[in-house]
Amino acid sequence: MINKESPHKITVHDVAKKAGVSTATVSRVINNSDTVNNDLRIRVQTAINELGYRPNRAAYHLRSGKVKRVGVLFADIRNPFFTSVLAGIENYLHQADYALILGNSDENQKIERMQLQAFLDEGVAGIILSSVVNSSEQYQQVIEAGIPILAIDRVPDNLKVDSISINNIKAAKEATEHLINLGHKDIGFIGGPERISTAKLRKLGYLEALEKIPNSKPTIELGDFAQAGGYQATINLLSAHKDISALLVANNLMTLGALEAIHEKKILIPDQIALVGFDDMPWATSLQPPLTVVSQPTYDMGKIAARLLLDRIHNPDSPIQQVTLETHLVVRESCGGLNRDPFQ
Amino acid sequence: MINKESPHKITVHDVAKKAGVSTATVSRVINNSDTVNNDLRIRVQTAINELGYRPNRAAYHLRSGKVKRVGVLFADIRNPFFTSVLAGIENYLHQADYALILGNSDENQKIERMQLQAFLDEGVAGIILSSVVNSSEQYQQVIEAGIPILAIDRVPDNLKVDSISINNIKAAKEATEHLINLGHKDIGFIGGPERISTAKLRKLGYLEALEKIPNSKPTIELGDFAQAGGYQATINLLSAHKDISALLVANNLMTLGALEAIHEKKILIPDQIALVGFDDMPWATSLQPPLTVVSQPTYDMGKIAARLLLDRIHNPDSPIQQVTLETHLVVRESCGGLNRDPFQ
DNA sequence: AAAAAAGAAGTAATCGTTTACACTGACTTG
DNA sequence: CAAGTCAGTGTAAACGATTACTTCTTTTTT
Repeated sequence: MINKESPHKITVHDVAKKAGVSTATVSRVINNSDTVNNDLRIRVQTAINELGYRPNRAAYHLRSGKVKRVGVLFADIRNPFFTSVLAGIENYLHQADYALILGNSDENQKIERMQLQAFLDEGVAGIILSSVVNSSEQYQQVIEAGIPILAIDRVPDNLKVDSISINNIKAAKEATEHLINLGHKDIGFIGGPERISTAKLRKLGYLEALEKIPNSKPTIELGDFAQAGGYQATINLLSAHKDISALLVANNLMTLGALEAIHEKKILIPDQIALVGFDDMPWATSLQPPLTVVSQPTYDMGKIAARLLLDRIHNPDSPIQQVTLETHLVVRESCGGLNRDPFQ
Repeated sequence: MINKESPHKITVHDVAKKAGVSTATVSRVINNSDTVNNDLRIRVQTAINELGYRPNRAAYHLRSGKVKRVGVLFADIRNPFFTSVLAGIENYLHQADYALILGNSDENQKIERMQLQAFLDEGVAGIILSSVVNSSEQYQQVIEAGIPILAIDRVPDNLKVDSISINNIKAAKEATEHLINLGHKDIGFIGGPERISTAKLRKLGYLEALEKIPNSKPTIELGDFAQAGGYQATINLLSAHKDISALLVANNLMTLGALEAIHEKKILIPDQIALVGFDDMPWATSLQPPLTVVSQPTYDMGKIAARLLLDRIHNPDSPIQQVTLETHLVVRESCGGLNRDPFQ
């Protein structure tokens, strides 16, 4: 039988008594604030070790007002893009001895607001957010509470907060140019909802690239950034535009949907259609042919996001930072490439 | 300029003053413990609403000893299997007004221990854990602290805690039998590390199924449950055993590695090799041919896990539960199937 | 109708820390 | 050498909730 009596939680008083000092001194040793005589410091430290004392964070939080805890709120935690970012965030926060509170807004504005409220209740030092909506009102309450927000991936354009994102326009533009250089003239684009900044910008990049070829007519179908939406958008696009010879898909889940559609229509990659996806996901190399993709530095993005947020927490008045990371095109075999003449 | 003066945090005292009652009464209304006169209750409620009062959780936690917070510690949060489970957990916890603290042990025993310690420091009401190691000592400290653990997916066999997992033996057995029924005699198996209970059990299921065919010789290669490991194991297996006509891969990331290997060796699916994977991941339907898989109810597994843990938290002395969920085989086209005679 | 029990609300102690303030003795300084 | 600093420590008051106890009122019981 396990003894259910709790073995008396060890508090700062126990440590103080054992070391023969006051609780104030113990606290000073722990937080190494002020200076404390070296002998005492050692006595306190050994007392802490011998007792296996661990400070109560709730009391610390209550008294000092400080928290070592940040909230991470994503629009879709099942999207492997966010998962990878999340892994980066987790890694950095853990090393900094911060706890990570996770929330999922499921692309739903109402849930997002509730989750933010929950973060405030729980008491977080800051929030990493991939926002669902482009309006700044949604975040007013958090900002008034003085909790810093770091916008990741999706950046509401009228919100003055730190942010980290990729150069979406350039990324889509480069991918499109790659297809143009391979000789494609009829390039389709499967985009996402306009309310999401990344979706809007990627479409812009596609359009910019297309402007360079004369008489080009953009062929765009918008999905919902999910697999089923990608499938449907691709079916629509391919049915309405038989002359399409290349396709750029603006996120990874929709790319999976596009693949389903392409296979269903028995169109061959890359011979009958060239395909470029977004995000270098684990499965990209397992496809036949392997997929050419716009690779985003997802893991690093997470690490940097966490670092930026902690910087902001420790330094609330420093100037706002908007970090943009570069993507790079990973050329595999889904565009053929090697057997076409790039200079034609 | 935003007024940086914090607008005086509203406490239970403010509410009490506004409603003309004592703080005790306010507390009673909030926690609707004891009975309180209906007039007062209403007065307090309206005061709360008008002031926009939200209780301070740190103070609540400190005084009452209760927490609405659970820790989730996974071995690999980048594995989409866990991601999906995580989404289920998140959904349930959020609805129950619990916060989710996330940790990633990265298949590393030392990190796992540190993360558990961090959970204890942070103060969680319970922990959902996919353990890295099969030894119960790793978890002694948590158990002694009286924090309930719920083992998910991987269940250390000498640890007496609630658990939820799938019937791994049966799952692998059914998948193998499917291949046998299709006429395959030389079926390879790509497994995972023996220290992981799921890996061990799936191998067992494979072996059990194989016993039914006379003169069968198991062909097994073990990987690390990651993509690169799956690739290498498959290369090894296919190189050493040219007669293999079917392959069962014991987890989703290794399946991606296996696909790379198979494509690299220019072996055709399903004509030259039949393939069955574990976990019905989004990309399974996007492959050509679509992949036959053992489908695990990942999302529900997460929801049930969260429910079981909260049950345990609210009812510490109820008997331990070991829940096993059934999988089902999703037959697609990666085993051919339709053009082979199952009765040959 | 007096005594006992129950019900409703308030008072103040408490949870485990940090920290403002007070105190001590030693060291500078003019 | 008196007075002013200063570094090092202790005392006790916070932080914002819950809750054991007390107090007062009302109801029940005999």
